[in-house]
Amino acid sequence: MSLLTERESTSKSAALIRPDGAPVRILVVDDEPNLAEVLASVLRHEGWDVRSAGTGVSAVRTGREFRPDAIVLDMMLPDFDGLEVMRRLREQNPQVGVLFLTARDSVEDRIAGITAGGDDYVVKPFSLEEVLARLRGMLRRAGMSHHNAQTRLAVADLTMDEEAREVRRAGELVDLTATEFELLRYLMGNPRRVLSKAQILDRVWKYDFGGQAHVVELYISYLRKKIDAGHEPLIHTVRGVGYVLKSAT
Amino acid sequence: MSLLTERESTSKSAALIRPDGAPVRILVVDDEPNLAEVLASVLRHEGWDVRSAGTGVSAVRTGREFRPDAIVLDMMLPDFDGLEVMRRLREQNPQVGVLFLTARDSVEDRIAGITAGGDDYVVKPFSLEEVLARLRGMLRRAGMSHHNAQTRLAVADLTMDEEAREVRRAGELVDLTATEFELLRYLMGNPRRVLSKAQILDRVWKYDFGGQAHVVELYISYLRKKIDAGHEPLIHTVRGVGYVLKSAT
DNA sequence: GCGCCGGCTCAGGGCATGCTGAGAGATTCT
DNA sequence: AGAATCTCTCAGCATGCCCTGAGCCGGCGC
Repeated sequence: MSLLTERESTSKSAALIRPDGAPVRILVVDDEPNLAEVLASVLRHEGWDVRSAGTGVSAVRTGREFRPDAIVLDMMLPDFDGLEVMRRLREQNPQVGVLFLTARDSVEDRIAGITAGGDDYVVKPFSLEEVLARLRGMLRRAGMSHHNAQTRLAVADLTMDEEAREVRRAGELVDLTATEFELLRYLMGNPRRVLSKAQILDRVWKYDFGGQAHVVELYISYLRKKIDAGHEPLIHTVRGVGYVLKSAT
Repeated sequence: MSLLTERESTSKSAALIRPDGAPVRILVVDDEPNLAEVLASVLRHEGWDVRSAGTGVSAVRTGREFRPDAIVLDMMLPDFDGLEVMRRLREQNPQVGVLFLTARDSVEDRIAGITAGGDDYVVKPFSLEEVLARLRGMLRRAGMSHHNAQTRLAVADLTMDEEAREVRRAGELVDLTATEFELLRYLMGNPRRVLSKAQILDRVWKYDFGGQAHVVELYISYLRKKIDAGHEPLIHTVRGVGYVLKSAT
C-alpha cells in the first residue's frame, strides 16, 4: 500500500523522508496499549514506518532489527527505566533521536540536559499536535527532511514561524495562547481542507480531555478575534461539517 | 422504505481498486440485519467485495480469513464493544481502516482519538451518501485508488472538490448547504444517468426520513437556482421518471 | 378545449447549529 | 500569597437550514 499519498494532516509531513528515499522509521514504546496504538496509528497515517513495543526489553529487541530513525519513548516502563532503554538503543545506533513521554513531576531533575542533545520530551497528557510537532522538529534537525526547511507556514498574509512561535497577520505580530497556537497550526497545516470539530479535538486537545466539541467553537471564536478582525476572513465555518482556513476565492 | 428497488451500476466508484488489481474488500459489521443488508448491498453495487457479520465474534472470525481492506463497524454490538473489535481486527492487519457507526450521544466520549489515525465515523441515522463518501475518502487516503486523484468531480463546466467542499460553475464558486451538496454529489457521481426520486431519497436522505418525495423536487429547485441559473441547464427533468445531470447533447 | 396529474416554487414555522459574553477553576508568574 | 492568565462550562441569542403546505404552471390525455 502506497503511503504518502496523503494530503491529510500536514501535507508538509510527507516531506520527511530518509536520505535513501525510504520512509522514516519510528519506534513507539509505551506500556499502555491504548496510547501506543493511537500513537502508532497516527504516525503511520502521517506516512512513517512504525513499530511499537510495550516493554523496555521488547523495545531493545525490536530496535535491533528495525533500526529506527527516531523513538517515542515512555519514561515509565514496567521493566526498565526510560533512560536505560535509551542507553541500550543508542548502543545500536548512537544517533537515533529520542522523544520522551513523561509525567509532569518527573520532568525537572531527570530530563535536564536532554534538550542539549538532539532529544526532546513532552509531558503526559499531551496533544497529538504536540507530539507530531516535536517529532517533526527532531527529524528536521537530524536532516531527515529533503524538502525545504518548512519551519514557516503561510496562508495569504497570515504567517507562522513554528520555531519562534511567532504569528503575523499582514506583518503585524499576533499574540496567541498555547491552545490557540496549536489550533492555528493545525489549521495552517491543512489549508483549504475542511476539518471537523471531532478531528480538531482529536488532534489539538490533550487525549484525556473529556469535554464537548463545544470548546472548538470557542477557540475558533478567539482566533477570529485575533486574526480575522479587520481583515478578509480566513477562517470559514462550514455548517454541519467543520471549519476551513483559506482565502475566499 | 423502498430501498434499492432499482439497479445501480458503478460508474465512477469502480475506480477504487487494490494495487494488486483485485476489488477492495470490505467487512460490514452491524447487529441489525436490515441495515447490514442494505449497506452490504449498496457497497457491492459500488463494485466492492463485501462480507457482513452481526456480532463481534463473527466479525473477528470473518476478518481472519477475509482480510478486509476496510471495515464498517457498528459501535454497539451485542457481545463486544466496537473498539475492542477494532483492536482484534487490527492485530490481524494493522493497516485496516475502520468506519464506525455510532449513536449520536455516544459520540463524544468513546470516539476520542479516532479521526486522528485515519479512521472515521458517521452518526446514526446516516444517509448512504455519507457512508459512501467517508469510505471512499478513507480508501483513497490509504492508497486504494489507481485512477486519478478522484477528489474532484466534473460535468461540463461544473466541478466539485469533495475535500474542500467547493463547487464551481464556470469557475465561479457556488455556496451550497449540506443537503444540497450531498444531492449534487450524487448527481455528479452518476452523470447522464436518470435517477428516480425514490433512488435519490434512499441515497441522499437519512434512512429514517419519513417525509415525501416532494423534498427532492424542492432541493432540485434550489440547486437549479444556484448552479443552472444563467448557464446552459445541466439538471434536466425526465417527466414521470426522475432527473439527469448532463450537458445537453 | 378542459381537466388532471406531475412538477415547480414561494412562504413560513420549527428546529438545529454555531457564536459569544460572563464567570468559575486551575495554573503560572511575581 | 496574591495577581494575572488561561482554559473551559454554561446559557442565551442569532442565524440559517430543512421541511411542510399551498398555489401555480404546463403538459398530456380525453
